[in-house]
Amino acid sequence: MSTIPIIELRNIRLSKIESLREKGINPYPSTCARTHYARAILGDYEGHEGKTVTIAGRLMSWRSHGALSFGHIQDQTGRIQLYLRKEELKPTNATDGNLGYDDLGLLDVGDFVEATGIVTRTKRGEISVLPETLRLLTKSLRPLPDKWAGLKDREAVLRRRYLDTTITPDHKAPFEAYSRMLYAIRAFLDERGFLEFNTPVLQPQYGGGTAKPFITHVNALGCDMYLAISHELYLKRLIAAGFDKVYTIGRYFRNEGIDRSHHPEFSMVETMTAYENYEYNMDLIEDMFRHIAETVFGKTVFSVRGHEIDFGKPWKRISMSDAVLGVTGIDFRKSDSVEQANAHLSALGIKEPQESRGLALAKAFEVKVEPTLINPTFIFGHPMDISPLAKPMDADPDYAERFEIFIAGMECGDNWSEQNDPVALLERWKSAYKPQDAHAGEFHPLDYDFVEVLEHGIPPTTGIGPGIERMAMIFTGEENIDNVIFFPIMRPVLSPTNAAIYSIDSLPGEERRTGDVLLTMDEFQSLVTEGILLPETSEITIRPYLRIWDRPSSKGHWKASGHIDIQGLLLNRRLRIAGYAVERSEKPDKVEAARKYIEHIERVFNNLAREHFSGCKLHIDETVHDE
RNA sequence: GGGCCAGUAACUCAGUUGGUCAGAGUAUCGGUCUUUUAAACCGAGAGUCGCGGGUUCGAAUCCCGCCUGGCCCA
Repeated sequence: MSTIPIIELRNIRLSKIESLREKGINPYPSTCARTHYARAILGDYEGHEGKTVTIAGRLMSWRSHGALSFGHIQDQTGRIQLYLRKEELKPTNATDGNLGYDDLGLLDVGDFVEATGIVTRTKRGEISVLPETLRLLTKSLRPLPDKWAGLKDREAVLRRRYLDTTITPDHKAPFEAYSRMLYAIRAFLDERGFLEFNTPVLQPQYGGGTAKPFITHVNALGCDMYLAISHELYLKRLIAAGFDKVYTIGRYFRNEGIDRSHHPEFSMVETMTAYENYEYNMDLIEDMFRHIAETVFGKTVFSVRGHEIDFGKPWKRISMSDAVLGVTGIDFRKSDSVEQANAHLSALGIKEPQESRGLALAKAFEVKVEPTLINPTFIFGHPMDISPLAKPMDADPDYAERFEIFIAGMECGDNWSEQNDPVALLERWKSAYKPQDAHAGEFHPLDYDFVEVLEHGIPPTTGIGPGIERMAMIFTGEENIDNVIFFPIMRPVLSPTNAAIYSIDSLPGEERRTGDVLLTMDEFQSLVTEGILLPETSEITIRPYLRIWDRPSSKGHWKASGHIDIQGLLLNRRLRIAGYAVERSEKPDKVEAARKYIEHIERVFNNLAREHFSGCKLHIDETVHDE
């Protein structure tokens, strides 16, 4: 008898599996003979009445009334009732895997089942299937959450979304929409002659944006690499390679903050089009939004953060300088110096002086204009200071052929005519790049390989990169990015229940995540003696590990080495004392070596405990584990 | 990074002037029942009150630290 209820529930279900196997029923068969989805039957009763159908799905409810039982089967399309009559259901039959009426107790809510029978209505009028045979497809071991209350605990929803979408299928909608959006984007770009490429996620340089990267290591090459913060430099290489219209639906990784609109791992559809400039892209992205709205959602008017927005109408196009002028009455183009620009900022109540006129304009825009951009708006003509990869405008080289999209006050994409002058790019790059800023996400290091690509030449090129999660949030009305990312990033946790069920005390790799503390015995003893390492719990557990090497060293010595793990001195961290080693001229006897090791450990720790761990229970694990 | 909030049975939740406060419903187990609709009825089992300290005669409740998550701000 366990003290944890779910273990008892689980054990009951495990015993049902045993009973099934004894009857010759496989609780996990591989085949299913479904002929109909629930929606097909529910949507056309007259067309199915009296006909034999086979349905399959998860058993969501169960009501038994002696020789009658009712349940609901849920498949991807809906829930349909099972109406079981003892006299109609064929008996248990191992050959076909059928479950008879007397064995229905072996089923539980949450199991996957298949039922074959005629479509009928019950006396109360509910469309039902009256099974002639019933097969178990998958036995579940754990109970579903209460289907009426649903999963309310936000953490539970995020960690086990599959339960939430099972008991509340409506919650699948944003994710289905996301999936259809991906298809719509591909169809839209395909229609316009774009080719989709997979560009590297593991990149030797991180470039194409400003963000803090994730660093990883490629064992086979013996070098560190970065997870992509952007894919654009690779798309440009494809342009150099002779493809004129390319795109990737890429995974992006930015090692920065997490909030309701930012996630470390996200997606963008990034395009590159040769022989066009940024004006082409304004049309492209406007059309893309409209296409998604119409084909995925069947409408153009959406409610976004409380604002009604019509993607059917042409989007407003205005330069950043004009937008700031319009809202504040100040024309930053007329400020001749940084000082003057900062004075303008100050007059607007912005007390953060900027390093250049361009940055001042951008700041004024961000603070004063951005929140006012409700209807879809293109803001173009960014200061070159903040647009290192963009091409300057012919008319005024201080401003870039670049535009951003704002919808309901949210930035929804950043786009420009690509700088393809290698000398200008190199210069700008060098002047903007400060090595100390690199890993702070201010600016990425020089990518000389890419400069070389430009020296070979790429045609005039322009790209767009709208974030797909942001798009999904706009279209679905979700205000939290976690509601369009099915598996949001979470700190891993081990529940006490799972620890008990699986007989584990930590998750794989946990010592890496929490940070092992590794000490030599000498370091350990002095830290304890000096009172720096103190017990943090009332019980300290010592677990010794010993390895006897099965081959002598090159010098002919047989070696035994060991370490000791200590729990209770550091909270949530494993303290490991390493460096125990003995050498012998003959192979040590395993039992003997372990005995001496334990004696050694007991001597040391009993002394330490007497002096420094008073009031604390010391537990030395006398089983010596293999290292 | 700062502030605020939350964590009680598998799920949803009650329960704080500190003292029958270990509770309910669902779910589970046993029983009755041939048309239920969150079936009903009878009976039973089930909890590390997030974790660890502290205060106290006594802590789910008060204090401190930590873990996990959420919201707001930067």
